[in-house]
Amino acid sequence: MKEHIIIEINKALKKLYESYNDINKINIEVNKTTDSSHGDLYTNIAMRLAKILKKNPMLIAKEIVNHLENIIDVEKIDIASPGYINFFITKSNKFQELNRIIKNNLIFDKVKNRKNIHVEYVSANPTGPLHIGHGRGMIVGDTTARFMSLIGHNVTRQYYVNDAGRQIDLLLISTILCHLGKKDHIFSDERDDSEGRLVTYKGSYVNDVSKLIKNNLENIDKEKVLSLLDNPIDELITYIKSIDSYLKIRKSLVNEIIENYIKKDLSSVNINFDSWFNESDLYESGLLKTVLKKIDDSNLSYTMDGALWFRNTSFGEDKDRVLIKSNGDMTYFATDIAYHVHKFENHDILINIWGADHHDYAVRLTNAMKALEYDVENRLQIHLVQFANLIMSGKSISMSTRSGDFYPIQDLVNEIGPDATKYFYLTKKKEQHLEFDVDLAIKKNKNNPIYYIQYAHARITKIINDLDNASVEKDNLDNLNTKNEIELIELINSFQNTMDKAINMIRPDIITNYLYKVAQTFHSYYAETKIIASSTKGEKVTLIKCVDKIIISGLEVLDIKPMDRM
RNA sequence: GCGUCUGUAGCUCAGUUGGAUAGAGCGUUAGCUUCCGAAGCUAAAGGUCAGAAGUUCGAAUCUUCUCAGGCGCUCCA
Repeated sequence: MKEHIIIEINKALKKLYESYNDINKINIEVNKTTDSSHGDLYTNIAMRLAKILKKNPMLIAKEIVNHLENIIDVEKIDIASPGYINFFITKSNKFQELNRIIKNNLIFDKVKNRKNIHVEYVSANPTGPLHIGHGRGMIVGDTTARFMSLIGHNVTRQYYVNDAGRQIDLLLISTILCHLGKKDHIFSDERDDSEGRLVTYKGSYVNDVSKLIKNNLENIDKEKVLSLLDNPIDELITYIKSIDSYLKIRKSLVNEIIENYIKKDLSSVNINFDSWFNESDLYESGLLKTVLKKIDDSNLSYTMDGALWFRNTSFGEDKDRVLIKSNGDMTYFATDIAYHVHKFENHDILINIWGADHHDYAVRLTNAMKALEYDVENRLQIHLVQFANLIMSGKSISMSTRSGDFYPIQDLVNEIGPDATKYFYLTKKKEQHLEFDVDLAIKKNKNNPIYYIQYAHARITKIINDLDNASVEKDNLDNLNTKNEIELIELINSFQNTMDKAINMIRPDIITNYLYKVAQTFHSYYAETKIIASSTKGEKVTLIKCVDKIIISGLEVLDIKPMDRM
């Protein structure tokens, strides 16, 4: 409809102002009005032309309207100060959309070029259960992957498992402490840093994990470990790494964490990864070595103080970064570069969903991949998701897997259910810092907006079930005239555009807000109208069936199950 | 200090590539059940869109500066 009007305006402009050169450059905009008394669509073209033509915009608007030919499905055109041209669309045009939605399944604009898209999200260190600090990235990432899939791409969802870094050694040490009954032991250098942070893991789950890998831990020399407890922690780590079965023990540890905690946490909100990629594979496959050699060959790195450095400053960054530490260990930066080489070689487009604390790192990695001559502009997207600030008992709390002081995602899901959990995280833009009051979410679950939407569906379902189909006369949609009916029809008309926009922009919040609005209008309608008792129930039922279809489809896109009963 | 995200009602957040009178939920206040589910509906109160300047027919939206907050600036993970 918009396109149609734009074409007609263009024709009129050509007739009227052909002599002005700049006319062709002007982009004609036709948009939805915010107030239905202004019609359905409007254009600001007259105001934009005012400067070029040096004329009063009201006059220009009149000239344009006078030169417009009859446009199909436009029943009235108004001019409003200071120069708006407003179009009123016929009802029959709006009914077409209603009929289309009710007859067809939801169809998204499929992309022309189907791509292999790799989406990496969560990728939390496998050192314990997932907590609500991870929740937002989980849900946003999974939704992003689903959106890409809906518009026709071939999507791989991958969890990158950091199973080879220092944090795994620290977790291993922590399980050994449990195994030896020294759970609360703190190493002499543990609180030396300015933050006074813990380095070992103190959560209660660590004890359970130590039991799971008990057989492996028993191969470790207890006396040796005990003798090292009073030394700096690195001496113990060095010893552990020297044990023959070190890699085997480490692997079993990571495996138990993933199988017993992470996978269960993810499945509680119905998230299933297509693939799990281990950081350690980068070492084993030799890819890491190959990539480092390529970096060296391209003169992108240099050695200083016994460490290997990447030339980040060549790309406008403030300092160079270490790839290989002087003790021979790889930094995350090094393994991440290799991991991304692997992704670039196997996929067309890479999407990373990262926490906002990685924003600097995103620049660093993007520059590195660019230096390796990958087309980062077109093939790499890094989406930064802002942190959710969590409030419990009126106090802001920090999530720390290490201290064991965290609120597991499982607990939240058990309290409010997977759908409310998803809805909460999706209802705000990912760039927005958000406050999550845990007490409120649990206590007020009946006031949760998701139930409001679900309730609309439940009410419609009840009506449809109660309805004696034989009594429904053939409908005449022209009978839908009340304020709420008209508003519902407007919402129905904007459904397809809303979905397309939300999916293309990866903005699930647009869908949650839209569905809320639909539910709100329906509830208002429901309260004022007794549908089954109405003499025009045929058209009313058609209308609410369409509304129901929209709610079901919208929720489906967000992977939320509609509830027929509540 | 540098970088980055954010600042809209008491609280949590929307606000369409710059458009017409600033929008919801929660909370507060006042109402609504002989009738499809009250997990609902109706209404009221509540705003210096952080502040200032600029751009123009027109700014919550764009530019610059200032203020406030989150995050990042390890041979950390």
